[in-house]
Amino acid sequence: MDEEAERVVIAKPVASRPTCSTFKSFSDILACAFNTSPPNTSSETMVAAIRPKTVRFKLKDNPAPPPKDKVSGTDPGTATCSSSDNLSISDSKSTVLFKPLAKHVSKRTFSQLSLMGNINLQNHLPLPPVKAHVQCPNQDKDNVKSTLNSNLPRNITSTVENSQSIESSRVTLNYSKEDPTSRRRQISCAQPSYDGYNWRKYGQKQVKGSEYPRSYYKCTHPNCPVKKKVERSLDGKIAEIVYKGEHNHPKPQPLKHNSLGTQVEGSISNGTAQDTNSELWFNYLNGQIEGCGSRLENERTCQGRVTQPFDTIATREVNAGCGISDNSCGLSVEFEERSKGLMPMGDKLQSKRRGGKNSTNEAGTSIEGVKEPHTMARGSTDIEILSKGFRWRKYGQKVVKGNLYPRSYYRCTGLKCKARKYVERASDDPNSFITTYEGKHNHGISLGNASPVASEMEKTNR
DNA sequence: GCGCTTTGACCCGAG
DNA sequence: GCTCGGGTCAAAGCG
Repeated sequence: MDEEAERVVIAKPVASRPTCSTFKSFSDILACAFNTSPPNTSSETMVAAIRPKTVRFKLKDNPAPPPKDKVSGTDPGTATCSSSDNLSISDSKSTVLFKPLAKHVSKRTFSQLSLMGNINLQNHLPLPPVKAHVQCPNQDKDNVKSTLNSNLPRNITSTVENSQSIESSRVTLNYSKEDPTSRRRQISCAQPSYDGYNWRKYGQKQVKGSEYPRSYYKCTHPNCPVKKKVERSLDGKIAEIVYKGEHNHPKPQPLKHNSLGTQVEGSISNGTAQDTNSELWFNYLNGQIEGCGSRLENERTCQGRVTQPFDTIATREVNAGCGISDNSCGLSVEFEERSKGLMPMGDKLQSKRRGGKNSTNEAGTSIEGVKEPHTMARGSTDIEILSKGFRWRKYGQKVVKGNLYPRSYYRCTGLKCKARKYVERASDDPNSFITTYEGKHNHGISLGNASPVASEMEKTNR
């Protein structure tokens, strides 16, 4: 009884949240999050409060904390644990809290954020103006947007949106403060995502392994079977997108939404499009390299997880908190890699090792990278990196048409592991990378076995 | 009233 | 056969 009562009470505040008073802690937390300082305590409290499922509806209204409630409700243990774990990780905690909040950020939010003086999104922003949608629909995206946008000039904003996930976490935070109201509606319009397609969210669920909710989207095109799952990292910063199926239609004209001022896909990463290409490529590679192009296809799930870059921040957080290793943390590791330029380093190293062979690799590293379109060096396995607890070996690099930067292909070194991924620069910012995953690991994390290089990298990162 | 998100509940497959 | 967990459904709510 007492507990419930308490819960209720707590929840109420949340509901009223708009006032901000409640959020103070949040805001602080958020601020901390941004700053990398973790508001553990407060966050924890928040979490606890949030847990009660009952509150759920309120949550809607109040973007605040609760989204996770459900989750927690479902898996109190898990949720709690995770949250708690996260808590340990300062940033992550904050993240957790925010997740719930995270929903859609409106322009307002952006503006507010900007006022808040958010972070250095700009750093990330460097992305070329891609498709920007004034509003981005996906929650994740929204989150991202908000954050990003805050500081950014309009263009940037658009960019951000595109990149969407990229800095989601921060955004999320903002969210809380922001606007409960705005959050939702932004979505109202179908949302073209950075990938150029329109998606409709049809579900969200907390996956036990991760602390952030996973959102399910379907392509809004009539008969298009394509679906995608969007996950946010601990921080909520990074979003991972897993695509299933292939679009049986051309991209919707970006124009629709673009009219808003977005431009469409640009060079960079169009999520889907790119993914599509990448998928094809992957298949190709798989076939070439392993002779089984079918693998991925078998699952039909082309699973491309797109981790969005902007690691700087991510890195910070990561560093702050996680030491590693769980899957969740794993992300952080990866980020670290990227942020620190490890990936690129890898490329460089690789190139060095390979000598002239992969000169292209450097491209990956260097901005100019696009030297040899559609060229990819394969076979060299010299470079191994440790990411997300898995060891990856670079097996090729290529410049995909439409992309400014070369894409480096990696495959998990695990025996018969089908997991693949490719990394490419997301923008001029050397620290910005987009990692797309395909296939699943058929084994657990293989920490510790990373090649010396990888190990070094990690150390360095840390 | 429309379109979309949210979210609890349900379904189904894997272990 | 049971349990767990992921994915999907569909009612409810919101602008």
